[in-house]
Amino acid sequence: MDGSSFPIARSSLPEAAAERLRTLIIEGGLQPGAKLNERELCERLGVSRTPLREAFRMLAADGLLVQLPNRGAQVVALSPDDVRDGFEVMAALEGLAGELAVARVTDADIADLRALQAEMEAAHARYDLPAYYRINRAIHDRLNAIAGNAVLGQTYRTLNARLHALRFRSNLNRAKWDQAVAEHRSMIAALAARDGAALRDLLIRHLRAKQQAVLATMNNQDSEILEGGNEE
Amino acid sequence: MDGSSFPIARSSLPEAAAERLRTLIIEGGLQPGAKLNERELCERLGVSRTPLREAFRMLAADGLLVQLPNRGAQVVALSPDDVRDGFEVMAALEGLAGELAVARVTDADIADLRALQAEMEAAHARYDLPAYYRINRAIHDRLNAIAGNAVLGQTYRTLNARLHALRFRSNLNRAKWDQAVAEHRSMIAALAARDGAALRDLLIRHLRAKQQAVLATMNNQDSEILEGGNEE
DNA sequence: CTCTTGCATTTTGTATACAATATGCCAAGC
DNA sequence: GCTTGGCATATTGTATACAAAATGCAAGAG
Repeated sequence: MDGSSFPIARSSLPEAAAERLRTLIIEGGLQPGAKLNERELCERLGVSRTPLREAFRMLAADGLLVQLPNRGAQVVALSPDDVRDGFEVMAALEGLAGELAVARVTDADIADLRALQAEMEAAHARYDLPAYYRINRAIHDRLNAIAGNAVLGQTYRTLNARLHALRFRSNLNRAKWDQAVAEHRSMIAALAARDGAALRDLLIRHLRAKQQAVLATMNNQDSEILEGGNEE
Repeated sequence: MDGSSFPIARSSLPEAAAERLRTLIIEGGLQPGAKLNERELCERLGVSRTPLREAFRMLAADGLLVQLPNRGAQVVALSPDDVRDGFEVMAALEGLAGELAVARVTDADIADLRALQAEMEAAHARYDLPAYYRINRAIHDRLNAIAGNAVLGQTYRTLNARLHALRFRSNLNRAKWDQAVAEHRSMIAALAARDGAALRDLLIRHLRAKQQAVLATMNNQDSEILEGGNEE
């Protein structure tokens, strides 16, 4: 599970197809609830039905699409309840990551995180939302890496992909944005102080705030959930 | 995600095959690290290669087996690190379940749990280990159900299946067993008192104890990890 | 006019044939 | 004697043909 011991071949037709589909779903090329016609997708991806179906199984296991028997696959459409539940689990996972990270963090890690934090504040200062999201994600990924728990990392990434399929970016107002940046600053301070309990609390509150924002957006008719913030 | 809205067809050849394989892996019919020959398994399960391979994908996504490209699938063999990591995540998930359960638990739920607790203590009193494990699992499942978080439930079940593939039962000495039963009593008390923080702490400690026991067993040459649920 | 029923078409599910890749063995060279 | 190269065999990966199921439409009955 520790990267080195597992080859984890990235080369495999079903794997590649799954990756393409994953991107399509997350970046909105395939709308939530959309039916996935096998033959049509075969042509689009240039693969045959067998590997495509294996890709379907992988994505279904990740919760990115659902497979109805004899009725094909469709992109998952998360209900508000699913979002609420997902963020609750996410918060618990991040909280654990924080606790674990405190035990293993090095001074070099903290220096790296501070550099990312500086980048984030710069992006924030110049209203660069896409950059902000990118750096935000980098910081959280970094924290998970420091935590050094492979099972946690995998669970986190899977759940994160599912929630990102919402493309809930955008509709972040100035006040919330300011607060989020401040929270990140506190988080790094707690990590530097090796205060696991504080870091855990901060992370959980951070996630709860995000949860609230996303749920509010969902209830507001999705009017502001646009393609916008192109990611990565 | 809430049971009712999703048909989640249990009828499907790949699904059925996956279920058979899952049972084989968890109950030890297939040893950790064993190579899975497609044709051989096709005959044993009475299905063709296509559905079997889809079953492989599902189990691989659950982390029950790994697929090496062009080299087939094999049952996952968890390293001590994987076990440590898995239980850490499990503890965080159970802790969350406890917190959530407190918010939604009804008096009827508590009565049910107390009944299960009584059964457990009876099994404990008569040294009935298989019954103890069964009831133990029922209690934890029940707690998760009360928590009412579908994402949590799914994540929990998946991780649980992976850890159960170890068949770490047995080698539970009297002292640890006594302690585990006492912890369960405290847990139900905390739930009845609607004390989320206390319940969370208890659950996390409970899991940590299990983690330690399993890791100790693993390091002791697996000498006592045998099929039989009943020991002594 | 609406509802039901049956057929045609589309779509998914499974099996199998073929291709590509890996594995193991044997022989030849160093 | 050990290593290395190549061939034979076994096993996995992909494509496709066929079977089964669902969907949509149309025609007839109420």
